[in-house]
Amino acid sequence: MLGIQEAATLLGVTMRTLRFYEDKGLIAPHRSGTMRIYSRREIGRMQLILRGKRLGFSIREIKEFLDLYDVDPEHHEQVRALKDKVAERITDLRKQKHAIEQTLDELVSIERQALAWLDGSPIRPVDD
DNA sequence: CTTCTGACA
DNA sequence: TGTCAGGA
Repeated sequence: MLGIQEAATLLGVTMRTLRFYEDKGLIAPHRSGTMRIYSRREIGRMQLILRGKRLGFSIREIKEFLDLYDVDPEHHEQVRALKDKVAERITDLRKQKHAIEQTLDELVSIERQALAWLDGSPIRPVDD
């Protein structure tokens, strides 16, 4: 059982972050009076939350997944839901990747034109 | 001195 | 999320 400061340090986040996720309903630490107590469960859930965040999932998506973790002890729906979300995420990232590559090609093209112009022009636009 | 809630940036 | 206020 850890206090908020200890839990935050262990997880590599701030106390604010822990309170924030609690506010969003992703974790529900026990209370010792008004003080929050973080048990193994909250720590574990937080690690899953942080990983989900790293992978680009929204707090809502992470919450939905976590909620299933409680309702279905054997984790059947979870795996299926997770599979769909992951596939969705992969599709989304590939789409973004494509967009980035397109933008990159365009920028490189402009760069080439600019360099060509500088090489072929007797007088350059700026004097550096 | 640490934590809590709520508000604002 | 950071930070500050005002209490406990």
